[in-house]
Amino acid sequence: MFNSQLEQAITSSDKTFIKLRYAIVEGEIAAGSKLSEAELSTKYTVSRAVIREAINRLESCHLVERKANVGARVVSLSPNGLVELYQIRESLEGMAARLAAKNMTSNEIEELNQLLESHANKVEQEGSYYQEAGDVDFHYRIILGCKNKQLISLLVDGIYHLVRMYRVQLGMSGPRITTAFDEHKHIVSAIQNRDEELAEMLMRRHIMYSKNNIANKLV
Amino acid sequence: MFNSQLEQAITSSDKTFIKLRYAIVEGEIAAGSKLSEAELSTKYTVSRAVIREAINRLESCHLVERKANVGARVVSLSPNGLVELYQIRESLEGMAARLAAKNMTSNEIEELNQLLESHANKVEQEGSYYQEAGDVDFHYRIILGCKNKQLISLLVDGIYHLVRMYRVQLGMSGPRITTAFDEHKHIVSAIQNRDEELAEMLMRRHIMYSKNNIANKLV
DNA sequence: TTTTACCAAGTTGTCGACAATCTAGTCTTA
DNA sequence: TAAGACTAGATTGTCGACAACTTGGTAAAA
Repeated sequence: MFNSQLEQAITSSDKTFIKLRYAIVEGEIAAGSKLSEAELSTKYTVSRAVIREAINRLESCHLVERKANVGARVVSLSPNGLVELYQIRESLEGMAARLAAKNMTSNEIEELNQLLESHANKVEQEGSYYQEAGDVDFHYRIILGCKNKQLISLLVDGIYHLVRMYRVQLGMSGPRITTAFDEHKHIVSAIQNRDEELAEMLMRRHIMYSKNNIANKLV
Repeated sequence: MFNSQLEQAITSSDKTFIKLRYAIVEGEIAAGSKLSEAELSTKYTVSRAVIREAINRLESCHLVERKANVGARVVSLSPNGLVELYQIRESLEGMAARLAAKNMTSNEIEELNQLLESHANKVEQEGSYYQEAGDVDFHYRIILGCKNKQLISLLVDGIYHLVRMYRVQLGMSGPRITTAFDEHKHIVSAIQNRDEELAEMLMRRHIMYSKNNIANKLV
């Protein structure tokens, strides 16, 4: 029992999958480019079987598209694809907020409030911090708070990496900092009041706004 | 160009994946049971690589769960899992209905009306037909009508097989036939009026009702 | 008796080689 | 010249074998 602290074994495929996912999300591997199994196999010094397994998993995250006997390509980003993605996010995270209002413990809600406070301080001091880590962290906690395992997996393992890919590669970090912060506060307060209807509605609006904000920049 | 009509090659892995998925959804392979690679490999007379690829894809449909160095098991069905699944369905299909109200062509809406009519006739004649094929067909068309490719893939390739697995294995086909039919009619009429808000709301209610109907039978 | 260490059988993970398929370029033919 | 068939090269799909790991049971030690 040497790795009992890990609780789950990490295979070579796992590591390669994570490396590739990172490279794609961060744009090190360009959107739309081809993923050659042989090439990647030499680059990461693993067998083609490992690469294939990693690519399969990337495909199930919708980060690459595979055609039989032809190969895999990184998905190409498009304004339309971004809109599609945010429609899904609006729907699923809205539901997550609704369920969070029902299922989060008082403790978790308290921690969420503390998170907002600490972010408020950082915004005062540094001015710009919020958008990146703060926003992700906030949404992440609400997603976990919904207590629906399948929904959590759908968002965390799947959609969020795609969202992040769009954010990184289309360079999104504009203003909207304080606005988004206020929206976050209202969402938490709805959750605290156990108002499921309102929590869902506010979360959907919040995501819609940030979609519009992004879409405007693209055009 | 012999298979130009197929438009996409079908590999051995594809076929095995589809066979396995069918076997799992229909309960031929019991929920919760282990999937031995060696065993399946001899049963379907393909190599272990093919089986592994098929199992990977089943995992990304959430039909099986895999642990490194241990193996894959078919997901086990639980009342809680069903509720979770229907919460996701409610959220995503609600959005699909909203988008369908915006994006379906008049032609598609006309065909949808014809579908309902033909079902109405069958219900009159045979009484019970509706639940199975009819319901699936109806939801399927609205999903396709939303024109959001990522949403379509999420529902058709992923969630719907899980829904069907629950339906088949927990034996759902009770009454609710005529009730569901009326709900369908109202949804179509909202889509026809291009009332996005109402279409989404009605679809969500429709799925909530059928969830409650099922959940009651389970307890 | 209980705990721990160890071993053996079986399962999954990884590898390199071969087979099947696609693609681009060349050549033939109308 | 343009359309189609063919070939060569490269890429992906499939296979069987070996390595690494897990698991259940046995035996030794407290």
